[in-house]
Amino acid sequence: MDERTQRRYALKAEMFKALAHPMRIYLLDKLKERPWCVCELAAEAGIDKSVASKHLSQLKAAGLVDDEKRGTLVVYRLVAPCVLDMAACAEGTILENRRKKLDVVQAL
Amino acid sequence: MDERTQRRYALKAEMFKALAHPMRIYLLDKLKERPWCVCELAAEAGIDKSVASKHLSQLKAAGLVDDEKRGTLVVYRLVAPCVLDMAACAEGTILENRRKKLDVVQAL
DNA sequence: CCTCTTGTTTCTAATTTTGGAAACATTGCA
DNA sequence: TGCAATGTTTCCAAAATTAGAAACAAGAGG
Repeated sequence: MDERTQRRYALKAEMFKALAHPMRIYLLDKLKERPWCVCELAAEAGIDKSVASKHLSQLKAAGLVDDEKRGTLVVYRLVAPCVLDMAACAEGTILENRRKKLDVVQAL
Repeated sequence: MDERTQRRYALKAEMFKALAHPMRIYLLDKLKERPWCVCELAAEAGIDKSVASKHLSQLKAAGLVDDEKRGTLVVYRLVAPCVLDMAACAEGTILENRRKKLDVVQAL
């Protein structure tokens, strides 16, 4: 595998890594409703603002969200269009496969 | 957030975690072509068979691939329909956002 | 200027993930 | 039965991730 191809796989993995945490998916779900500032999200999620800030920073680095300063607030908003479909697909796939496995077990 | 909702987010995160590694995305890409046995994939990827086995095991646990024994071989095949679209979406989204950022930088 | 609010960064400890080697299990075949 | 090939599991050390506390930065308003 050449270096360029390797970078492409690393790039894709980076995006999935950004989604590989329950809290970050929760935050994306909230940002789907409307833009939120960090303090609001932290309170809503029941986590420390530094933790929320770091999660949001990861999502931003992956290009999934963007932020904008408004006075002392930093407002985050969703920018990636297909992310939520991906999350829905993820859940659907897992549940579907689990059901299939259960069917197999029951058929034995 | 109630416990059930929390489990749903954890479930989604589990799936993304399975995708959050360059090698595993590479393996999925190979399995998109056709079913492969572990030794073939390990040789193709240039990694130890135990490492390949463990990566494939993670993908199977996430319901993304399935395996079948054929003599001494274990053949893995792709089962999740939307995974590859997700990977393509991931790459597209990242590249698009990077381009946007570059445009912003150039516009300054 | 001082203080409060909001966010980010830094530091640390705990947890998780990873790769490689070795041991082990299973199957096919001479 | 003995042996080779294939996969999985186990063990270990290195690397990465995470949460929380504390320090730090930036702006708003008196």
